[in-house]
Amino acid sequence: MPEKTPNLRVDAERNRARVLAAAREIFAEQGLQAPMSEVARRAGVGAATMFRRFPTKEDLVTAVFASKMTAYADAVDEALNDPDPWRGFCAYVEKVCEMQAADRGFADVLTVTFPMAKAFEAERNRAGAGFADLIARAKAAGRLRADFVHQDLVMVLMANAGVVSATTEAAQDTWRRLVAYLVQSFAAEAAAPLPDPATPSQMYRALLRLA
Amino acid sequence: MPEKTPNLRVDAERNRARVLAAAREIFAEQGLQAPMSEVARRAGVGAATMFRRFPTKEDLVTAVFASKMTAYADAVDEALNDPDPWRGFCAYVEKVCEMQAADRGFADVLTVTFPMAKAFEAERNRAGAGFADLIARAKAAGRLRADFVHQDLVMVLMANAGVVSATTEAAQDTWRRLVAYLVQSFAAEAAAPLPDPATPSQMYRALLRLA
DNA sequence: AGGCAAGTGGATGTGGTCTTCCATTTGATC
DNA sequence: GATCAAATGGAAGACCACATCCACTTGCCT
Repeated sequence: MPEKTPNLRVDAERNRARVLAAAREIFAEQGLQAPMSEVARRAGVGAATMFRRFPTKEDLVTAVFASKMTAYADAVDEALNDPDPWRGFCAYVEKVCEMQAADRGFADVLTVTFPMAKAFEAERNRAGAGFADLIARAKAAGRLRADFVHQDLVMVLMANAGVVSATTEAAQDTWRRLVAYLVQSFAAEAAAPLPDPATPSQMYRALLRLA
Repeated sequence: MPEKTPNLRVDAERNRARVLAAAREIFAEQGLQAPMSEVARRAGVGAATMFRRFPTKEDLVTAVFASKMTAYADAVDEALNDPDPWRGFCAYVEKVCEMQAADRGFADVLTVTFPMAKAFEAERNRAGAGFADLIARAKAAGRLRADFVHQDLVMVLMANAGVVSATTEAAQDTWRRLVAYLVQSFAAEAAAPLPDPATPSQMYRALLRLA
């Protein structure tokens, strides 16, 4: 599917694609703090070319991760299709954490970062709505503990981002163990009391915190 | 207890103390990425004064957190004194995470950062040895799951650092809920299989990763 | 009190980032 | 092919970080 880029000269379109591809690689490897100059270098274009297409770094980041945000929101639909709600729930949590582990930039997008929030708000809300559904079904099936809340997923993403970003050099699979521990504690059987969660709006504000 | 600072003019000693105090505050609030200039400003001294006492930022960080590293290692002794090994174990994990939550800079020191590793290695090892003991006792008491390993604490610290650093603006107590979930999944009762942990040396390398 | 090494703050240097400017080149249209 | 707006790359601007220099001040010792 060729992305919507109206009326662009073919060389410009080609360079735009190169920049996007280079940025995808570099953000995935290094996270969002990777320098723009390195993106331009790997794309084989000058800085001006890159900035003409993506006037700010934020624009580039938004363009790079738009499709991943869609995939992120789609993942919840896939989970909802699982006939076993609990298995769907677990698979979704693992899937999302795996996306973070596979792409440091995406982990940043989901947690650590920016007022790109607005650009991604729609997909985030779509994912949130689906996840609420998933929670309800898993609870109804008696497998998810009753005091689990929507905000707990955000918490998981933050925690996972911490592990992922600390284990880029070594111990890269540690996140799997973290998620396994957490998922086990989300099961209904082991439900000892918990501290109260933050309110959804508090959690939302935490996500908006600027870099 | 006046810190060991040999042969320093009284005004110099006073300024040194001011810099340390300012740095303690600022690192606690903002983490280690806080600019040195702000430390100097809050201390009410010029940049040269600060850099004369602490030639590099790393030196300042080391000086600021030396006592906290000691407290960190002492906490494990306290936990070992608890007659109930499981309660001691849980209290220790919570205590350490609370230290991270109370001081963003300390959270960075324990996870995200630097070759200050060397300066803090002794205390880290002391804490590590005590924690190994704590693990053994809690397992012997049948309360800690058998497949819990030493590296899991490092994992908890990384995860907690992620939550703490994402919730400085809002939802500041979210870490408590994370820790509660994790501790419940560390209990022997709920022990479903887990992915293998990283080796200790892999985890150590992950901790050394430079900024 | 006086001499002087130690201490001081602000200006400056160095290096890194994101972003813009501009002289030149290149693709699309007639 | 000729024309010209679009596109280009590299240099330069603006900013912010850590660290250093230097002319001036200040505590200390006799």
